[in-house]
Amino acid sequence: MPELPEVEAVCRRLRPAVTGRTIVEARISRCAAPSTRAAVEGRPIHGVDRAGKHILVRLDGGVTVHTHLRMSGNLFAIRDHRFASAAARVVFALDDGSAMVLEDPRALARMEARPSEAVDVEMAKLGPEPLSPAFTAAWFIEKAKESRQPAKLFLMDQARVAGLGNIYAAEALYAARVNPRKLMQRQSVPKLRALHEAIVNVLTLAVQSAIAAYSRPGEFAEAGEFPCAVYGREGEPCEACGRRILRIRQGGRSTYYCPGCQR
DNA sequence: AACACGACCTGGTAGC
DNA sequence: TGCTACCAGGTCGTGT
Repeated sequence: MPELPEVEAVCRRLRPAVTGRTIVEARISRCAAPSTRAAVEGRPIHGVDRAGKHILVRLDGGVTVHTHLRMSGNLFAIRDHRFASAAARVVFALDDGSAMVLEDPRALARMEARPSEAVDVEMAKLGPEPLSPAFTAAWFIEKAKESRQPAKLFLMDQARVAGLGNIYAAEALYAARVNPRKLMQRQSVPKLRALHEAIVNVLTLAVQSAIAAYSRPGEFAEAGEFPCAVYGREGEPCEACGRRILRIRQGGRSTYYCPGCQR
């Protein structure tokens, strides 16, 4: 499920709730190796970072709990560790009686405690954070011109732009009027500039939407708060030109786009 | 290098 | 109601 905006919202809510607390007990049913327990018990939490769609809970002693929510995972704090739902895959009981909980109905999420250095080396392989100054139009255009990938697959590649997923890639392509199948190399520079700008704009708005959707505790940030123009709208008329939104298959995933606007 | 596809998992929903 | 088929925000490994 979660793309960068939802993961950012998860981190912002989690950070104040768990920072400074100590993990007193870890209960693991799935999604994390049983050995994780010994690696985290007794360790204080000193921060929560995000890299792309990855959540990094920093513990004392150079240990990082690296979590990826994949399709349906959610990570949040609850007031009382005894109230963790039956759907919880991992519960870290904290020293004030609260808990950090990983839920995931599909159990595709992954959590692992590892040396921070090793985790950081892995995160360094991701592309720049699209909402940071490192994500410049010049850099984006340079990488695009080197790539023969279709635009949609390029945007989904975490080594190119960290954190874009199926929904916001489609929305950014629509906003920039870029055809998802057209090869990056063959896009004009103005189109690439527009796409770069669209990525930043879409993600900025989506972060705000995800944070708003996360206002209630335990709530899962759905992209539903974000006004999707094409994603999930197969067969509906494009709000700009009236042509019907199409759904095609790319890289095994659905891509939604407007055949009128995105040429 | 680039792409397709299956695997990993469960739950929701559309259609019959 | 019950069954089937397909869909889902992600990533990895394998094969062409």
